[in-house]
Amino acid sequence: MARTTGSRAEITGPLIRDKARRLFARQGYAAVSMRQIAAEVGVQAGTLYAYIPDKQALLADLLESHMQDLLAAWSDDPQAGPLERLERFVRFHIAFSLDSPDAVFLSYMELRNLTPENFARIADLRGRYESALESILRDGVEARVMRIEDPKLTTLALIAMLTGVTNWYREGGRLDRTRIAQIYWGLARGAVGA
Amino acid sequence: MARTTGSRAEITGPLIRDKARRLFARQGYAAVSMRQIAAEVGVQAGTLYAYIPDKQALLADLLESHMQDLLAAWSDDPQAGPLERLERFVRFHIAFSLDSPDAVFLSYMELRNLTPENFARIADLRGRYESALESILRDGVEARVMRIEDPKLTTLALIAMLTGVTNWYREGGRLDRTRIAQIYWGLARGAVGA
DNA sequence: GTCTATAGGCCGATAGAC
DNA sequence: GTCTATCGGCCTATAGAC
Repeated sequence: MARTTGSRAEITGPLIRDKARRLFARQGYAAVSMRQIAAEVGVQAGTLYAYIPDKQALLADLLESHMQDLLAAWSDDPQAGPLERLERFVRFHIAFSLDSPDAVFLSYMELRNLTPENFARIADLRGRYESALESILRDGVEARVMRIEDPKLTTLALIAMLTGVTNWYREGGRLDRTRIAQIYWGLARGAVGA
Repeated sequence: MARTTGSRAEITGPLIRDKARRLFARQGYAAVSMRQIAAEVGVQAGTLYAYIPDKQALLADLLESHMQDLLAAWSDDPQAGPLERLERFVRFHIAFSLDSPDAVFLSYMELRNLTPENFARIADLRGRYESALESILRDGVEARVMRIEDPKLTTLALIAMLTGVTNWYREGGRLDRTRIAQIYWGLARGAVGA
C-alpha cells in the first residue's frame, strides 16, 4: 500500500503534542496560536485538526496524560517506614519534575484555562497524587517519626516547594540533579520535624 | 470649573488596575482582552488608552508596583537573631501574600509575558527580595543556628513553598490566617534545621 | 495526510466628536 | 474623560482539492 505523499502520521501526532507542550509551557496556553504550533511541527495549521478536535482538547490531553503518567510512575512501598517513603516521594517528585519540566510546569499553571469538565477530571487526578503524599505524612505522625501541625497544608506546601524546581532549573547549571534531590530531601525531612 | 459629563478620572485609573489585576490573575494576561477589562471598569475599550499606553505597560506596571510595594513593606531587623528574622520574614511573606493574593500570583506567573526590558527590571526587584531572605539564611548558618546545605536553593525553595499559599487559600476556609502563618513558620524552621 | 483558501469573529489600538 | 466608529491584523476552525 503506497503512502500518501508527505504522509508522516506516525510522527506528526506525537510531534504536535511535544511542540504544543513546549510552547504552552514557555508562553502560556492563551498566548500560543495554532499557527505557531503548526509552524514548529512543520505542517499547515489546518492539518492539526486531523489529530485533535480543538485547542482546548489539546491542552486537556497534555495535562491529563501528564497526571496519568505521574500517578502510574509513582509506587509507594507500604512495607517501608514513613521516613523512607517520604524520601522516595521527594526523590521521585524531583526526578520526575526534572525529566518533564514543561509538563509539570504546565500542569500547575494552566488548570485555569481548562473548561469546567476538563478541570474537574484533571483536578481529581491531582488530588489523588496529593493524597499519596498526605497518607505518608499521616502515617509518619502516627508512628511518631514526624511532627506535623497540619498534614493537609504540609502536603500542599511540600509539593509547592518541590515543584518550584521547574521555575529555575536549567540543564548544566550549578547543581546536578542528584545534588538537588539531596538538598530538597534535607529540606523536606526538616520541615516534617524528622 | 464644571466637570465634564461622566468624568470620573479619580476612580477610573485605579479601577483599571484593580480590575486588570483580578482578571489577569484569574485567566492569565494573554487570555484577557482590553474589552473585558473595560467592561469590568464600566467604560468603553478606547477609554483605557487615556490611562495606559498599551496592554503590556499595564502588566508591567502591575508587576513592578507590586514588587516595589513588597520591598517597601519588608524591613529586616539586623539587630535581631537570624531565627527571629526568619520568623518575621515568613510571617511577613504569608501576610502580604494573603493580603494581595492576585498581585502575588500574577508576579510569579506572568513574568514570561513581559518584554525583555520590562522583565529585566522586574526580575531585578525580585532578585532583591530573594537576597533579603538569602542573607538571613547565610547569617543563620554563620551563627550556627541553622543547618542549610545550599542557601541559594533553600531561598528559592522556601519562597516557592510560602508563595504556594495563594494557590489554595480562600477567605473563610478551614484555617485562619494566623494559624496558616504559624504552620508555615513551623515548616520553614524545620527546613532550615532549627 | 496534508494542502490552500477562507469563513466569521475578536483582537489591540487610534481618530475624532462631544 | 468618555464615547462611537473603525482600521488592519490575527485568531480558531472548517471545506474541499489532491
